[in-house]
Amino acid sequence: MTLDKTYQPDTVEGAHYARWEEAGYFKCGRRPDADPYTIVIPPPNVTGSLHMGHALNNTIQDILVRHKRMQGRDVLWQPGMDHAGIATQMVVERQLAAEGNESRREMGREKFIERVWKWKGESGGAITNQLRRLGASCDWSRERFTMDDGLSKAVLKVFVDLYNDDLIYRDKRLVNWDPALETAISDLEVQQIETKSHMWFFRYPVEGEDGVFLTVGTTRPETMLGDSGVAVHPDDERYKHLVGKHCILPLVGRRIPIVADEYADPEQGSGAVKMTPAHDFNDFEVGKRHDLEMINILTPKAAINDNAPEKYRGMDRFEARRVIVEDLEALGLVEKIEPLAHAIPYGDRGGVPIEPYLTDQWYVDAKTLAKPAIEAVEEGRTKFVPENWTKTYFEWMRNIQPWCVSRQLWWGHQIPAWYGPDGQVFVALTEDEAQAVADAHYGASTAITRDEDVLDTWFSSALWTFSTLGWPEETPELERYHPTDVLVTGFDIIFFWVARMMMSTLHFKKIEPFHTVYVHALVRDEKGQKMSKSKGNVIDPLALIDEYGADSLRFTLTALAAAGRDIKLSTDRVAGYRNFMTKLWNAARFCEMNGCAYDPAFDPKAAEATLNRWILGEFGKTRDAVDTALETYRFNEAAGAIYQFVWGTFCDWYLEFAKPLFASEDAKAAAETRATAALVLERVLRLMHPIAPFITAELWDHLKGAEAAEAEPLMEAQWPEETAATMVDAGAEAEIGWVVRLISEVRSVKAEMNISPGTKLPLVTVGLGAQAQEWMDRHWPLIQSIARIDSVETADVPPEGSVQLVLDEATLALPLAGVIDLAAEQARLEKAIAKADQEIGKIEKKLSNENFVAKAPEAVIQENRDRLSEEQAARAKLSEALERVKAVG
RNA sequence: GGGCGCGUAGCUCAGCGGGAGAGCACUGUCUUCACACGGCAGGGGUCACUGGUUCAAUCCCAGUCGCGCCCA
Repeated sequence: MTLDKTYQPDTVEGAHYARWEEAGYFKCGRRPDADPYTIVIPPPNVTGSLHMGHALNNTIQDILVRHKRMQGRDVLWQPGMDHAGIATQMVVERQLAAEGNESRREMGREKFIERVWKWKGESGGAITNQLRRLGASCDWSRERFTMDDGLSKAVLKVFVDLYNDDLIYRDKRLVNWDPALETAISDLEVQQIETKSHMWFFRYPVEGEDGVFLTVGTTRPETMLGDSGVAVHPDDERYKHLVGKHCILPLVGRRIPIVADEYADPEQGSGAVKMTPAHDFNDFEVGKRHDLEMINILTPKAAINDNAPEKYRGMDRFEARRVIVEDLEALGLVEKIEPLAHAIPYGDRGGVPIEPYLTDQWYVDAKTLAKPAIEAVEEGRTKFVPENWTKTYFEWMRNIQPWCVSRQLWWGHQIPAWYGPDGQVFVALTEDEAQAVADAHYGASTAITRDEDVLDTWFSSALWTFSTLGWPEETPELERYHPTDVLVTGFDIIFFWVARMMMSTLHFKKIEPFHTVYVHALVRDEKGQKMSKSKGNVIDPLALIDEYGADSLRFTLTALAAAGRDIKLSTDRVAGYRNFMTKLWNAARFCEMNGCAYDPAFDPKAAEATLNRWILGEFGKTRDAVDTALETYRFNEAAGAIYQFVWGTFCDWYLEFAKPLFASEDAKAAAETRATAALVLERVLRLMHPIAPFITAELWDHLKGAEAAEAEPLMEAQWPEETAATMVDAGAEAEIGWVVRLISEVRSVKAEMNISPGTKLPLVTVGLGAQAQEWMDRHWPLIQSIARIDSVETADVPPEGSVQLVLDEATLALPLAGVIDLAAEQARLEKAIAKADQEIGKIEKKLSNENFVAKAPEAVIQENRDRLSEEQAARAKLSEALERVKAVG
């Protein structure tokens, strides 16, 4: 069956993937004697769908695991998803609302959780099929979900153990409270959004000093209802005399102390700051120092609560803001209102401003856990690639805050803590255990109630490298595949995830979860902007796969994945690499049409023809380059080396050279060339398979034939063994290099002289060396057909009126008396001479520098001397050629 | 304010101590029997600026200017 003219990815990708998966090629454990190689997928969110970040992230992982499989390793690429507490709960709640169903609270916890599971079964996890479209060779038979029984067991055990080690505790602190979702969220889930607002300046009357006011500035007027003090700087002469006195809080009437604290900045505003310890992180600290009252004035929905004067109760925070400003204005207590642009904290899920809110929450003592995690990186047991991300990691780890792990949600791992009637906490794996402990504690059977809250999703994904392998059970998989090798991720979750995996794994497994963290770039749009739904600049990877094929997308992302730089993706690039796929396809088609059958018995080392020895050497060099690039995570270099070899070397030169050979009467050479072409193509398919698995598999099947392809599918094939060391033949390199240069020169001259490329010309050589003469003779069939030369002869002097070009020691002439434009030829030669002069000048200057000759390495000096004499020789010949042209003209 | 990074061909970017590179775009040319998603040839760059180190700097160091991102 002959290949079509173009490759149609959509007709073959699905079938290949299905076959791989059915055959079980993705499964770990198939090579029990081999070294394991493990990567865990950064678990996508169960509500998520594939975006460009995923496409890049998973392409890189797939390249690594496919490469390692071909190298013979026992590979586990562990897939799975996380349960995304907030996001999932939001999706299902929205669905309930849309269906006109009873709300979460109306239906109750148990029914709601059931409903979430139902949703997960029906529409959760769409992303796993999208990863299949991309070609991701995960071991799907081992897919895990953070809410699975096993993983949930791990979460409970971790919580209980950390509690027993005093590394988890309950505390009343300010948290970032999301009033839309009514839950605490992590610092990392808060986004600062630059917003136009105002700074309001209020005058607080000082008690017992008629007509004396302290002016305070605030961006959140409504918080004044919770003020319990005013702070001034201890050295601020304006206010020194007021310290120790009190203000009377307007609208509320509360008597609040004026305290001296360095937090108050005399340069800022009036220099006096109102203190709302229950609703501001800085005020909270100041409040603790001065024993100020913590007055919570907000409900969980951020309406004003009953701790405020009756008038404001029940008002939404923004409504209250408006009314309070009005009321203060009416009292003449608003000094001024200034416009102000500042950053307001928003919850990244709820989409409304968060409020610092005083609540009881569970905290992990991250500072203690961070210590070994910092050391692991300091001591090089875990490395970041590119290396500069270590700084970011250290920066965060060394300033780590207590990690608030409780969330006021229902979907997630419910905290295994129970409370007795007096609030005493009992933490245990099961309710029975907790009950037993409680009964013992109280000396009588006592009712206990479980903590309502669930754990932060990241608490469970922090255990991902070992919980997915069966921990806390001591499974054979855990024994074999942990620790993992590499973690591939974007820098945006170094804090969220990497750091927490390091902490959890080091604490529970006493070993680092991975030896390398490869941090890849962010994929941006072609203008360099972050892709986001609201900007409408999202490029959907699935749409690109539909249009160009998965391999084109993968190759594009790989080629652009230079370390430490963001990727600006445009569809032009994808189209360009689609063209590359077509090029490869047509090279294979050409081989097929010329009877290049793959012969397993053919030994490339035994190839005799120079051309074949040359291409095999070039392949060996490419293989080494790709290997090195992949080992060092320089994916763009791997893609570049393959692209250059396939297009620039194999197609542009080797196959062109093979054309005349296929038609040659030398049957032996023709047969060897056919075998070599097939072999190189076969090896290219292997080399390229990690990056472009589909097209390579399709071509492999064609090249090998059904039977052989079934016996050894490409996915199961070994990485090519031909290296530069075993395959490069320096003689062949020089020889073919000379032929390539000759042909390029002739073609270039023809184009410049406006001679149609098809015109056949005679060639006259002057001063051709013995070696070059031998090369000329040997490759005459190639030269005459590709350079379009119809005869070659030797002369002492180039014929009058010919176009002349210089190739090493020789001058080559294309006699065109009467046809060529002498002026154009003269200009061409003058330009070449000028270029040579420029080079000669540069090198001479270098060599005439005493210090250079004295201090530079001998090799560098010699190289310059060689180049100088080459340039000088070429210049001399060009100069002679110019004289001859001038003589005719 | 702290940290990270970037200014190289029209665009997107590699290279990072010894001869300025790629892809795309552009120009010319070719419907040559694998491929026009192609072939061949070509034009295009004081490697941001200023100093310094060095025999030698696009590359190392310092500073200046411009632009990103992350954390306060």
